[in-house]
Amino acid sequence: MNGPPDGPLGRPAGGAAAQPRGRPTMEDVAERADVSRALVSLVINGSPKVSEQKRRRVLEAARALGYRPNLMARSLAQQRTRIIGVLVNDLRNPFFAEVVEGVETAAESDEFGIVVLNGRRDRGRELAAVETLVQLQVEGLALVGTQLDRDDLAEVSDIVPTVMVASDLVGSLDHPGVDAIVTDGRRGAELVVEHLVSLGHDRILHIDGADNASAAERRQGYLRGMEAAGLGGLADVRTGGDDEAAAFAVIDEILAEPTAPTAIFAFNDLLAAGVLDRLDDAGVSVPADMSLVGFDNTFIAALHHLALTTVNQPRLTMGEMAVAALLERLNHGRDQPVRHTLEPELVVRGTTGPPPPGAAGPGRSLAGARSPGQPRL
Amino acid sequence: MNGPPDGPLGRPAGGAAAQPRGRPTMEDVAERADVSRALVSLVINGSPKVSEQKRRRVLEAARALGYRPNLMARSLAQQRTRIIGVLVNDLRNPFFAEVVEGVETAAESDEFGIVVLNGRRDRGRELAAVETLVQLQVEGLALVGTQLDRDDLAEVSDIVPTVMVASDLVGSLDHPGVDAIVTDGRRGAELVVEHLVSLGHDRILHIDGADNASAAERRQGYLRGMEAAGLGGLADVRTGGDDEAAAFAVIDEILAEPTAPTAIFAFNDLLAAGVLDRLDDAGVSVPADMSLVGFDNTFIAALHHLALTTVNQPRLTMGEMAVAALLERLNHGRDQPVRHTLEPELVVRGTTGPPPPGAAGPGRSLAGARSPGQPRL
DNA sequence: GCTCTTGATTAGAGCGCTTCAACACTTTAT
DNA sequence: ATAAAGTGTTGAAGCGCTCTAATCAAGAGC
Repeated sequence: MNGPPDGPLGRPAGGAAAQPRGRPTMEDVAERADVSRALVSLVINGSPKVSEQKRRRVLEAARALGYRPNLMARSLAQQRTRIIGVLVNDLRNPFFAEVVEGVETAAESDEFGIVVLNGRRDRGRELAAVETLVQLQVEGLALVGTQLDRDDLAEVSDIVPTVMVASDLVGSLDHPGVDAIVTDGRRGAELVVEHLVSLGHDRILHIDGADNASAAERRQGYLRGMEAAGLGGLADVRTGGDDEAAAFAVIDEILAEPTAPTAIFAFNDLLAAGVLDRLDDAGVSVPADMSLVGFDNTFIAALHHLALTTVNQPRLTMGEMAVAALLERLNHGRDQPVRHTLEPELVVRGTTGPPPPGAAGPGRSLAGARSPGQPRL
Repeated sequence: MNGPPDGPLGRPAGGAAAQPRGRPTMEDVAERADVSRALVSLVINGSPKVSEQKRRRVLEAARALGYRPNLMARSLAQQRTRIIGVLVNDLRNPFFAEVVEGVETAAESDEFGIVVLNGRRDRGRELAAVETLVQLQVEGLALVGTQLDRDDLAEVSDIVPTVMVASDLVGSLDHPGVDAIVTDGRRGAELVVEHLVSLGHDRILHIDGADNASAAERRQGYLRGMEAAGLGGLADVRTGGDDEAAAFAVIDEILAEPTAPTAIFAFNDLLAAGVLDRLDDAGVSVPADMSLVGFDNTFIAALHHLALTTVNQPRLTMGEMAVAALLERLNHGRDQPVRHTLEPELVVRGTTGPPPPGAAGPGRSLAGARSPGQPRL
């Protein structure tokens, strides 16, 4: 049999036995091809200054041994990793998953790899993950929807170019190492309010994203929108969250109150889906009795059976822009922070309509209004 | 203003002044604490055989310099990475995202990190990703729903312990390096058929997952289930895919045919959601005119407005078991392949019901049956 | 003949870390 | 006293790779 020449530890080839611990190294390839280690390196990296003959010999040897370069060693020697670290707030949220795809696409075309870590909505985990990525020597850091604040990032961002995507740092402008790619959440929220107002709603309630990174902005936009419509007095914000479950308690609470809103603006699509479920349980029909709007325009919103009116964010583009921002720093040495704010877009579907007749004025209650299960449309 | 990592204190004398790229190394810490590099290493790794005094000195120096260990260098020296590589078929599918969470949870509690790569349904990308992970020197490889076949993995699996999750290798038994954690797709499909039959359906159609890794198994289960119910002659499989879009053409096709089924079993929830949408467009009401079943029990299925009858797979458990399998090989040197088959569970929701009256026998057509938009329930 | 080029190959010095053997120093047993 | 057995610390040899500068082999030029 052929096989790798035994190293110091002896690594018989082909046989079933053997320590699988010793993978073939460049040294092994060099020996087998009877050339120097340096030459092997040149061949592996596709250098043009290698004779065709040796190149063939080396490649042949590498193939025969099943040689695979050790990325750790390579990065160490090269002093660069060509890896972009991506930290995601929550991979289960399809919105973030798609932003990540954008990042990945762009990174790929620039010959960068990405490493994805999942924060799972836990700020402590996020912090730990950033640390891991930095230690991994990533060349850029993309934080997708994370809840980290300025202090968390102060140190990190002067070590490695950092970009926040889909969520922003309060006052990040002071921090020269942090870029931001966001959709204008304030504007998005305003669009929602404007839409609802134009349909005739006035008691519009907002269930916010609690401590989620984008929550404050959307809340602000909501409030501003209400003011602008002369409805400042009717503004009502409840604490929600960023998934379906968070909606339940709030909806129960709202429905138990004497004066119910005629429209609900939920922090995001996931939350809106939960709201929809709960309203359904309670027999409140959407949009006949209650209009509902989400945010993000995930594929869930597009499902005909939800047909959720929502606000679109260009996720893929955001991911791609994030990489572009990092590369500008990496390749062109930009050291001024940059912030790109993309325009949100209202997507009107089936969960919004005019308020129910007779809903004008105070005193309307929905408690126990109807039997459950009435669908919309 | 900002400047290179000049820190609270300048870098110790010796090197060139303030190289922007130079993060502090162990050497720097050693120098500042006036000890050897080896001692610093011991401190960083929490060795008990270091005097309290020096330990403090070292930690202080490390903090002052903002020292962070270089994982690449460490892994290289240590000859291990403590990283598990995870390759996912498609991160956008919430089912896979949750399996990954399971993997992550388990890995975390065993002090392993994970690196997630996204195959994005592209077999070529999957292949490349595996290669990357191997080169990254991951100590274990978890393939979640990938489409890779035995040949693709033959080489890799004797380099690094490999486990397939939620999809299986045809004949993986021959390959001693590959474990498998799967839900019995055949059984799951049978459950679906049994359920539909018990409701009175006979013309049950299956829209499969095309070349998706789990498609064959579920198809088989469907066929077997139909046979078992004495409906072998009515079995009808159409080529679908694994997302909403794949459903459209098939549904149009089916509805145009003279004999429509009374129930559809879709490859997974995403596909089922697409089917539901299209049926809706066509004015076919579910489950009144047509019953529908998905697979995976993703959160989408649970949304009340879909209320999709589906088959549950214990995703988190699957992820955790995958890590367990890898660790058995890693820590206890198991070298026999293992395959765990979990039991699927039928989750009955609102998309299945008895077939419409008068649907028995051939010749029924749904083409242009009704006006669109009729909701279920 | 000799030097100059040019091109292909290699020796060897790191990259930042771990780890093992060796080394001072105690402290304890004899 | 001396040997034996700890403690805490360090020097130095790698881990697998890259990359610069040096070496070597052939022509080309005169």
